Amino acid sequence: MATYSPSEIEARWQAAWDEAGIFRATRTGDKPKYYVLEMFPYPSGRIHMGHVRNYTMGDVIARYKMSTGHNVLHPMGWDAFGMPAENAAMAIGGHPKTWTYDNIADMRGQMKPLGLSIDWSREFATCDPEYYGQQQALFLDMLEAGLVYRKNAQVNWDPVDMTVLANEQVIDGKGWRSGAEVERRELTQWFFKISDMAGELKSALNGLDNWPAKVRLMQENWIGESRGIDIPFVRTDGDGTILCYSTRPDTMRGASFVAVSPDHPVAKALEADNPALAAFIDECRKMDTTEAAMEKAEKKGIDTGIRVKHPVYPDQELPVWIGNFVLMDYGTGAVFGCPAHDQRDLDFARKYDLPVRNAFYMPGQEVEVGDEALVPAKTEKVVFIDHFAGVGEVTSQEAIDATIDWFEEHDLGRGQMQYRLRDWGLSRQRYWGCPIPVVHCDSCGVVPEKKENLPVVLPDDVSFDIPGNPLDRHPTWRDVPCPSCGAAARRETDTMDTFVDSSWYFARFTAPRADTPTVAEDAAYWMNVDQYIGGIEHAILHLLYSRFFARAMKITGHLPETAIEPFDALFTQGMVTHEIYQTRDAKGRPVYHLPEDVIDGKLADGTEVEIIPSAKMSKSKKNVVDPLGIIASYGADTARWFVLSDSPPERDVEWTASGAEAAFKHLSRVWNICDRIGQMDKDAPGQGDDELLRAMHKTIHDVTLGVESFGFNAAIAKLYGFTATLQKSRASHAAQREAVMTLAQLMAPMTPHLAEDIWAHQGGDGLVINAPWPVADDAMLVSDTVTLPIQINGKRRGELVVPADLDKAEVEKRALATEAVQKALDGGTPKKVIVVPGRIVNVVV
RNA sequence: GCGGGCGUGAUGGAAUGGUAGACAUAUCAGACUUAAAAUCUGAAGGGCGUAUGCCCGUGUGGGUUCGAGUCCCACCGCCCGCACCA
Repeated sequence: MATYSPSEIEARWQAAWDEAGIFRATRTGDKPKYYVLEMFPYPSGRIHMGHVRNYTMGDVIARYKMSTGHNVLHPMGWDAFGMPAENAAMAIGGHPKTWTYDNIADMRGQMKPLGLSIDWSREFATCDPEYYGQQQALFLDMLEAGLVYRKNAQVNWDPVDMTVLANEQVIDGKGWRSGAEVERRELTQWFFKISDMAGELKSALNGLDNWPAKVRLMQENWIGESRGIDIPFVRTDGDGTILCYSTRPDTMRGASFVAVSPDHPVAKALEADNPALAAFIDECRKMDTTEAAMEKAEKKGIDTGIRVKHPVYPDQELPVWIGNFVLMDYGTGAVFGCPAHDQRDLDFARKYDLPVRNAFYMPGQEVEVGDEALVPAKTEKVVFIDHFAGVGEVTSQEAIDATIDWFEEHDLGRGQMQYRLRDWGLSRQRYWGCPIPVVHCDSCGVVPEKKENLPVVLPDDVSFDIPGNPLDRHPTWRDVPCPSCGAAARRETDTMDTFVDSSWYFARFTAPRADTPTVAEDAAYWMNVDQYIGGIEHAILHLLYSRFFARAMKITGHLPETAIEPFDALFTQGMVTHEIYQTRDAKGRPVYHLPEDVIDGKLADGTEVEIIPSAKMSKSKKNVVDPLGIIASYGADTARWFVLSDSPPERDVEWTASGAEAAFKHLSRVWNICDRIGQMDKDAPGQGDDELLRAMHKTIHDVTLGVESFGFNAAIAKLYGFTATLQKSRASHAAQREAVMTLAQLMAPMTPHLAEDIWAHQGGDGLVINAPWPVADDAMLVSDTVTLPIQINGKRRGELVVPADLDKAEVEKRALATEAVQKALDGGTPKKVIVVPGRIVNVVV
């Protein structure tokens, strides 16, 4: 008897699909289009199980949609710019370009055996000049439309390596290579005006019904809308005002100090002739710039000596401090502190001996604040002392509105809608990225490159043996004539954040070879992405930036109005995890071992390993399983089947050797069933045809529902069940053949090669991927009788078999007549009887 | 610190507010075999019991409901994100 041989089957069917060219997408009018996209990979050089899971999910959707009569676009590309290529160049030599393109070739070669339904003719990498040149054109259009501007911003500066560091390159406040204390330094950088669209980006989230609620919530919180007020505080030295932003003007009475950011103009003005203050500001500049670090850091400050008047009680003077906790980027970079109603302000006030005054009390408890700030929920009613915040018991929410109105009436401040969302800084002081296409000219200033000169191509002759950006020290590339006046000028040597590359690639896939960023007809036809699939780690930045770009591309005429929300449906999948195997070396340090080196909890030399619970697969912990190895021993279908089978797709899935083997055994079983049916006498009569076909239609129904709702694991469980039914079936050849061919169709999105083989083996017409998806016959789904569980007081006490269409009253009558209910009633009458037709009967006694 | 998520047998997990533990792994038993592997059949949340059955059970404590793994509140634990990683 022949056996299941995936390597032979898979190569054969991949060749057949290639030859038929069925994955090549072209615009047609006779079918509805469907665009399915998985987040494109960074070409690290090796595919991992996370990729397999991500692309398999997309492939299931793509193949299912093909079978249900859609014109499917399913492209693939490479997010190819970024630091790892430069790091590799520095660590092992070589050129980022060579490294990247070699990796792409390797990964493409590793991906193809998976049998994905990808239109490879549309493939591109973001580091192709054809791609980033169009990105430069987009940038120039956005510049013209006022969507890009320059301003000063902070960066992490490594004083030894003389280079800008990414947050991830800063470890405990030190540069990862040099170990030097990292400083903050100010550079003039390019920004996208995403904050202008904050309100719109937030309100449009409501329309994204097919996005996970948690992603919408995360974006909403990230954008962070709050209504507050800008209040000018008049300086007693006659030197103008300091504008403070507050979301809690109702606590105005308790204001006891003003704090400005170390980067605030007031702080900067004092720095020159106040050494103590300069030292403090210097210390602040050494702080980690991440939000998490800022929040955790101890709150410190220094008195500037400047005094301002309280805007409502001008006879009160408030000191102006510089606080390390005040962010220059949020609001006005200056706040007033109200220690009584903010724990952080209270800690600060106690530390520096500043006054604490209540703005309100809890009703009936007129006590001044001690060590704990009085911070009731904004919806709780309190008693305000100030007249402008409200009289009697009001909530803080009401008081805030009343206060803003009062301040506006008396011309003391202006209400402001403030967003947490900051503008998107896109400048990177690195080589391996898309060059920003502008030229700096001494007489003309910042001059956009002419479009006919695009792409501004990265020079190849660079080296990474000297710290810093190679573009900065590349005179023949850097020094160019001004596009405007022709005088000697310099190119911008900063490149773009790689998030820019990934913010519009989905649109480029609709016309990947065009000599404009997009083509109107193609974009109109293929956009939007009907189903986008990727990791939850991109829930905020990548998706928000893409939403911004889609709007910017609409404004600049590169996308239609209908595409400003580019992803109709989003699915965020979980990670692939694995146990970690650890031993200790002589010094007690952990040593990790690859799964293939561990057999029955032991190494080859017999050493027991400690098993640490599953975690995300990572090279450093060595808990990785190489997809290529799995494909070599079990085939791609097994790998695909397993990553879909065990866990719901949005959650993590644990890779286990036994699970992978079980998947392989199951596919072998299906193949053997097909083989057995193929050898049956074609006219063989049998018994149980009806049961088998009913089970088949139930399975069609359940699997279809599962695939459509991303319930792949549940769909697979149903397929296991149906396979067992088929295996035991004694039905006629005709019924069994129909059953196994339907099984093949239902499995085709997940295990496409095996499905094609079964289909062909049973003499199916053409390719299974071109066969229409089976439809469940409703008549075969309903049975004549149903078994209803009977509950007494919510606990299951028996069951009742009744005709499916029996009316409620009769069901109730029969339920009450059952032995279990009679026993429970003990001659009495039930308090209440609930009959849920087709589901349950509950008797309350 | 802020924001988000998760918590169910030995394990991964299933369950439109309606029979908790589908399906799979590991385990045990049986069939086949000289034997093993492979394959097939079956058992199985915990406790008591010969059994019909009864009690307990979805992180902890409350609440809503005829009925809660599911909804609400509080707590505990774990995981993820925090703007220059992709």
